[in-house]
Amino acid sequence: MSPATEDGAAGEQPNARKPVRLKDVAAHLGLSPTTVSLVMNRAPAAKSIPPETQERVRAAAAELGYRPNFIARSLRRQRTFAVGVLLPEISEGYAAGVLGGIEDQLLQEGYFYLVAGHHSKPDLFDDYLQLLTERSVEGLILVNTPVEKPLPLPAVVVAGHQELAGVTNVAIDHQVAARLALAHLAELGHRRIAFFKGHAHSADTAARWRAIVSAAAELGLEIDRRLTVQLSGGPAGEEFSPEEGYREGHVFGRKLLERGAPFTALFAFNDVSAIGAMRALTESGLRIPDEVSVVGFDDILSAAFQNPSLTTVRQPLQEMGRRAAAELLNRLKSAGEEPAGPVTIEPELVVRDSTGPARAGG
Amino acid sequence: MSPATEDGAAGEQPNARKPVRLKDVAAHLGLSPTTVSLVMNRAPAAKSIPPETQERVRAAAAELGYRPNFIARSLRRQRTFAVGVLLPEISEGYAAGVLGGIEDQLLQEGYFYLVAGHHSKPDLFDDYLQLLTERSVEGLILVNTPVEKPLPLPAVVVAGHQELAGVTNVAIDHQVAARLALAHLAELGHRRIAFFKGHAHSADTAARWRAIVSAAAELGLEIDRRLTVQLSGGPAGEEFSPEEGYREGHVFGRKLLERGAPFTALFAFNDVSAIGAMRALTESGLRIPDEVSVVGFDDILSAAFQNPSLTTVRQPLQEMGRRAAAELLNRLKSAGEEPAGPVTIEPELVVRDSTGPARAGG
DNA sequence: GGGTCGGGCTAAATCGTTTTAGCTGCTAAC
DNA sequence: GTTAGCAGCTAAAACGATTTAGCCCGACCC
Repeated sequence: MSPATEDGAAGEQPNARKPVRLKDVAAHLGLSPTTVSLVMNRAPAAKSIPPETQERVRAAAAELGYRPNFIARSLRRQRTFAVGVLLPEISEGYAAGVLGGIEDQLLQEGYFYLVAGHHSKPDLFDDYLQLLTERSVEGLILVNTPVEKPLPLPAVVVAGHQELAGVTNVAIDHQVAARLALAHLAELGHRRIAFFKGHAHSADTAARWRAIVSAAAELGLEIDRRLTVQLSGGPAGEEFSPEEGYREGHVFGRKLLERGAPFTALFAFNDVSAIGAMRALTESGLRIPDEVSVVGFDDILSAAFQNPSLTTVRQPLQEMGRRAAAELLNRLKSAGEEPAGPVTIEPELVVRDSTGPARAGG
Repeated sequence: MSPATEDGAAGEQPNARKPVRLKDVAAHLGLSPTTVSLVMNRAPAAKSIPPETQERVRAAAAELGYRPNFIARSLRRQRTFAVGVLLPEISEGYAAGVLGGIEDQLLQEGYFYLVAGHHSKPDLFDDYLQLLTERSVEGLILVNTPVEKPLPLPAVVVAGHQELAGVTNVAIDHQVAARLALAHLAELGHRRIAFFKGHAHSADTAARWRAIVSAAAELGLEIDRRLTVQLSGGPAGEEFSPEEGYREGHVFGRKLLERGAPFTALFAFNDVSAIGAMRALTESGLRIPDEVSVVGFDDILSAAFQNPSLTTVRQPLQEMGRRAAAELLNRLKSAGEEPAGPVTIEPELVVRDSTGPARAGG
């Protein structure tokens, strides 16, 4: 390598200088690395170092642009300030929303996170779990991911309904959600309400349906089996394809009509199927909300942009993410303590234009 | 601590055992750590270690469940196999899509990534850039994030239009995009086409508008200034609020109508504003696509669920993410080489129900 | 029979920190 | 006049790997 190429070689990263190490700062000051470390970390042991020296150290560090190497520090302290996040896939709305909340909370507390999308394949899940532990994440957050085996690290599961030792569940309060939606419909005079039940393998299906049944009972509403259809979902993983959910909503909307039993309202399992159903209903000449009211679930972005805009139960995804992260950090701080009980999040009813008074005699 | 609490203390993490280190494996075999390391890494120097011993080592590692500590390894090799991703915010559709692609590609190649959302605040951006470099990420991917200063690491920018030393740009081919949309409209007989221009501070605005102007010229279409409106966007960062974009589309759709100049088609800056505009047009009694055709841009999820469903130019977000990641890894492998030129991605026209033949005499 | 070579391993340095256990010299206390 | 204590520092041992530089032994060559 000729001297001529030594500076400013083609393709060399601009602005990239050899980093300054603790040792360099120490040498520059004629002090030991120990002293510099103690000062920089404001360690208790630094109390015997005179303020004047401390100032000298900090000044030198600033001047030289010293930045501690996180890797080395992690190794020595056995703390990475990183957590692992496992989810089906990032670009799906639910996960992205929750992840946004997780991110907020974690970064605020000085943590980073590593994400892996397992695409609902159990072996991929296992692989990534392995890789994450190798990278010494301190805890795990699972989003919309069923978990069977006990986990090797403190974990928080969002939208999980298993009770497992060592995992904290964060989930929406389905009781409240069902009550909000049904009370809204009941107030508008609806008595004959159709339902979409979720796919059998979706984490929320069972819990939500139980909540609906109990809320209906509370409100004196009868559930007509001819008016409930179960979304089928196809092979595992496909519930995350919106097109699929939409088509299903469409198909099941027609199915509902074909059954001939009269209804004035539909409470769908989620917004996507609600939107599909709205289309089916409209195509059959039914006007929304004049002849049928529709309530969705989730409040995805499209919900507000529908025509008519969709009344729905909002899951505060970001908040769920934030709570999950906060809960995990809590447990990391108080290592060894019994994890707190499950966290339930309050849903919110967003009334828009797809619901209205039941038509007379409905 | 009494002996009684030593095993199975309440709140202890199930399934968490003290990890096995390289040293343990070596001791168990009566070999040196060096040997074990050489074997496990299939290092060239291991060629002088007889296959039999190699087998013994691997067997022992498997038996003891040895998993190398990634932190220690990173420190020694000065490689973290991690890259940093900076984006405005995760839960926004564009970023989530791109991130999905980045994730796919990186995990496949054995990399992880750290994400930080800077919420379009320059000082947050700087902070996170700092933190990421402290954590020794090997490169950066910036999504929808303008960059002025040179970066301290190899970087790839998605949807950036600055030419900067050391950064590779990945962007959609606006020329093709404009041609696709306009040719489609021209074929349907549209001559008087209205346009929404993007917000002044959005990365894609200028490039896309230039492409539209040139494609229009190519196709012999005239651009009427009375038929072009610029979305205003409000304070920085708000372009990421879909409600905002939607409202704007609505407002500007009306504005267009008020101007009185006749038009038979609208090419919006993005889907969100297109959807807002569709609403405004419909409310004014114009039928889509019979009286006005509308073309969006992006192909967000809602686009397919609109009524009528929206014809739009799809940006293959996932692919853009994948390409960005692939490009970065490429540069990491061939360190010191001149980065390859910018990568342009082919958009795709998705024809749905919001476009149709121009009404006679339009 | 001395020298070289290659096979089969290992000791020790290294990565950049933190942390433990002192060391030195001074003052205060008994 | 020891001794204890404190202020102000530092040497060296971690953390768990990788990597460089050899060591020892037997075979082969001339």
